[in-house]
Amino acid sequence: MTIREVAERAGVSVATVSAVINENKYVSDELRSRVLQAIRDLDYRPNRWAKSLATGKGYTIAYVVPDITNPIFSQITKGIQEVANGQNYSVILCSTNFDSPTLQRYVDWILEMRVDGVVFTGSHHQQSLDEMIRIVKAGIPLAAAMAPGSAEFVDRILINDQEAACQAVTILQNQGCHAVAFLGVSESTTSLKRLRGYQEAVTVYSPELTAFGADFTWQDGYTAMQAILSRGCLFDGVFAGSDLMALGAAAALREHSRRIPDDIQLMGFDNTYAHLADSPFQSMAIPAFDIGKTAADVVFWRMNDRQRPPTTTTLQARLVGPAAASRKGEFQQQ
Amino acid sequence: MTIREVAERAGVSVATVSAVINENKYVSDELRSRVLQAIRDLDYRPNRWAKSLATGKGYTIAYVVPDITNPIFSQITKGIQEVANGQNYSVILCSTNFDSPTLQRYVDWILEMRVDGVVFTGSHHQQSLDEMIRIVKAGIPLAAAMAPGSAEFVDRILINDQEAACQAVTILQNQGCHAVAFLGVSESTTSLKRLRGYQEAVTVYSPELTAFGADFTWQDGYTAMQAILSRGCLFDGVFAGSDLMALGAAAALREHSRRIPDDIQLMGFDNTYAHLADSPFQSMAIPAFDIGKTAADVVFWRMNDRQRPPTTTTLQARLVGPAAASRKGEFQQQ
DNA sequence: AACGGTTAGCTAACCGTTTAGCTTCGGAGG
DNA sequence: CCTCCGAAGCTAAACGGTTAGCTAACCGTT
Repeated sequence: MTIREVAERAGVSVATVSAVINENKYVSDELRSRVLQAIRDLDYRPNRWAKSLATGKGYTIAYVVPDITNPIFSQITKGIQEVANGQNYSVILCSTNFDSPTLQRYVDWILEMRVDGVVFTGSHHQQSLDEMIRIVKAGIPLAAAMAPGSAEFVDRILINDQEAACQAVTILQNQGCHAVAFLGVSESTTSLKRLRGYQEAVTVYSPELTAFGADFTWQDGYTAMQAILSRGCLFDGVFAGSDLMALGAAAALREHSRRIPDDIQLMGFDNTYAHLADSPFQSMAIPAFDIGKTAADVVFWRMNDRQRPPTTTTLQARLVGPAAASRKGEFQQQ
Repeated sequence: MTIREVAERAGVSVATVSAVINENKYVSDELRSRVLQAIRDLDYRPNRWAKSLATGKGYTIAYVVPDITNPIFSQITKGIQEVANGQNYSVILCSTNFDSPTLQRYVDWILEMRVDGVVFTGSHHQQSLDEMIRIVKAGIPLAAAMAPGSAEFVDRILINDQEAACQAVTILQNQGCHAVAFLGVSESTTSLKRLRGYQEAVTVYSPELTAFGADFTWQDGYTAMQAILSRGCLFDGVFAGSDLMALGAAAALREHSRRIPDDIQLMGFDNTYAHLADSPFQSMAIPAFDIGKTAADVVFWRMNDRQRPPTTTTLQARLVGPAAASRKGEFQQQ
């Protein structure tokens, strides 16, 4: 069970056993094999807590996420896991459910548990930023993925929201759209960037073709679309802030007997649901898995070099069309 | 930083500080407040590793899951987190991506990390069972949620698949359906149970109204539905193995100009996507969050009583109709 | 033969808690 | 006044690793 028993059985000292396990010092082949044999005989596994206590490393990184149920975030999780596991680290999950006290409790934990690093995906609230600062101040490497952190003091992983939005609208225009509507979310910096991209793409910007909800939900998309429809202005394309909003918008359009894609071209964002709609629409896919991988990479970099100035990595969203979209649902059950 | 510094500053012994922190022994109000003040002054946080080493408890449970991306599983995760956090435990995530070597590596870890408990949601492969056995044999409390573990040696949390399927079909019949088709998955014990429930509900069982895919995906639903349609038999209701399959089926039906719900009543399972469809359909909702909560509860029970015979808890799936289904998408982004 | 350098391996201190068991003190009962 | 008891607090030994620093053996020089 303990390293001492292994040492005894192999007839060596604990230091030698430790050296064999960690492969860091010269041990003669003779002793090494005796030690390995003893380890096998006893089915010995080093005690992680003792090791952590002695070395000061916990081999653990935390992932702070508003809602693990969101497909984007759960894909990010996978990316983080992939690189963390590759380094023999485990990932502990902190899903805050957009709840401030919960977030605060998690950060307390993170500080107490002496986690080695943190990947942080936050909402656009101020509090997220404050909590990130607490973590950084405690000297724990942190990567902010798709998080507000406009700051220069944390490593960030972003996507090219503005550019991607511009591309999306341009694509719609190339497909023949003359007037593209924009469905966004007020108070979201992400949505704001996309609005800028939209404005960049349209030659004249008419505010009555834009509407904003409180969040990226079906309901918000539905309501925003209704709002634009009720204004009676003409449009033949819609760029929605998320696929869920696009689905909501589609429902509103259907109620007004506008057909997709015949009457209206629809473009979503994040490519989570686009291919599941009755009339599949286009969507800008967020490289969520890569975001997770990159964020974890960044955390490990910083673990090895705490001095390096903060970096910002920007990943590209890319178009997924109804044709390109795989119809093989990715979800399995049982 | 350490308990000794706190003790020194408060002018007491380390044992007293420990007693104050853990509230387990009598300490006079006088000393208690001095200690608490010192803790606040120094922003002291006990070292988890040292604590774990001394107590033999890690305050950690692991969640083994085939695919965190699956909405059902990510909701289970939330349930686990809720109760684990309530007990001051953290959850470490092990998403295996249906990959055997990955699963094996995770189990090795779990054994090495001396996790206090495990919630296991597995696929229907034999290997899942083997790995569960390894964990149980190591004496680690384990709850199998929606996992095959037909065994009597692990605590299980299941849903009433057969009964729920029977109910679902009966509901369709009560809504006027005379012939209900069944879309299942071959080699899935879950699907098999539902088939039994289906057979229980229909008075005469005609195999040509059933079709099976390889998994619970959109594509499988689509293909299975096509198969039944191509047989030319009459039906006015469809019971699908998952909401994704139902969406696939809906697409197939649409291609054959069958309208939902006018011509065909559609019933899904798991209630993950039902409310997002163009023609929302009914679905049997799996109480995923409660499954997670219950599984975690069971793990904690067993941590406190290793002798108790294994239990099986069965939770009920319940109908969610298009009317009842909330149109407020639950997913948010950024 | 004496010496220094190198190397394999060992001893023991340390990481920061918990906790059994001991001391001290004050008050109640005889 | 003495005894006994319980409460409050302390001391020191674990828990199971890592690792600095020491020892002993071996080998090539001079």
